[in-house]
Amino acid sequence: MPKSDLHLDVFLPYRLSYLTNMISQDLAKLYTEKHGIAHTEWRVMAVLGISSGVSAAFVAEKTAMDKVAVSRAINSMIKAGLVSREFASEDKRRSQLCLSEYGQKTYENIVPLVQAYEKDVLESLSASERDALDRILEKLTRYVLEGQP
Amino acid sequence: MPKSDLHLDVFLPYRLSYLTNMISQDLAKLYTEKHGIAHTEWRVMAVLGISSGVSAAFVAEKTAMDKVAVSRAINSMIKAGLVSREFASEDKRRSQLCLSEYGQKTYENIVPLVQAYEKDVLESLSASERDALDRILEKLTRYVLEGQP
DNA sequence: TTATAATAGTTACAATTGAAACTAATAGCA
DNA sequence: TGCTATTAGTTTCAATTGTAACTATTATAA
Repeated sequence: MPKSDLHLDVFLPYRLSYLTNMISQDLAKLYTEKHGIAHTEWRVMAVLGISSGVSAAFVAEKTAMDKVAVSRAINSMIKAGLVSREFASEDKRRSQLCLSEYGQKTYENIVPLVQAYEKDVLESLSASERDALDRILEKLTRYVLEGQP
Repeated sequence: MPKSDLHLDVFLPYRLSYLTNMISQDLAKLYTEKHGIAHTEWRVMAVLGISSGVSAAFVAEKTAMDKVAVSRAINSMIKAGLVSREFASEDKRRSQLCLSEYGQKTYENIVPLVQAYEKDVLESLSASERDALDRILEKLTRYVLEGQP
């Protein structure tokens, strides 16, 4: 075996990625199995649940998805009756997206599930660890956002 | 705007996923732009850099990729001259994978780059925050792995 | 032994995704 | 005004990925 230096089990990006994938998969079960919502659709829904009447570009920015993916998710959600769309009267290019009544209902079914999941996960930490995690994520995210100009 | 409860910017899975994606993209630049290594290939390479002579199944397990993805990555890496493959004499199904000399060289070029990146990121934290992060990731990962039986 | 099952890996085809070109509408400004 | 540039979103086509079926080899056990 050639010797080497990169030990994955202590390498931060690997550990983060591993944990994140596990969590994402667990969450996906909650909205996919019960409600048939795809991953991209859930991301869109999570934004529209809070911000109604926004444009596709706004959704793209919030979700960090690209505009093509957002366009596709939204069109499939409109077909499924989850989302309604109008176009702004003062700028007919800009869409104004809302959850439909059905979409809102679905959203309100899913939110407690994912929140309960988050709560469970966080309760495996002590209160001070939760505080630390909050601060650490904040710092790392800010650093990574700014760090590569 | 309909009121709702799920605020993404304090929702752990969202924050984790956001940070992880940023970091993955930064890392991808390091091995893609300079060395033309695709993401899946890098994951395979990271395993073979440490463990030589292992099977594709072993790589799949370590990387949490599925066997099809591993098969494709390995075949493309063989074509590119990065990996060599033999089959075990005692079980002709099982492959024995190694980085080629060229693959090993490439690996040794990439490792310092990704480690420097990790170091930079971690230095945005204090020493005690780094300790905390280590412990927290450990706990969360263990919990998430076991927590959903 | 010889059928049956299990395992390692590959192939084939379908679904997802991504990049680039495109359409439609608006903005900027000569 | 009218020409050009920008912006929002969609379509198209290629690349990536995922699922299921397949081949080849080895293990099990009647």
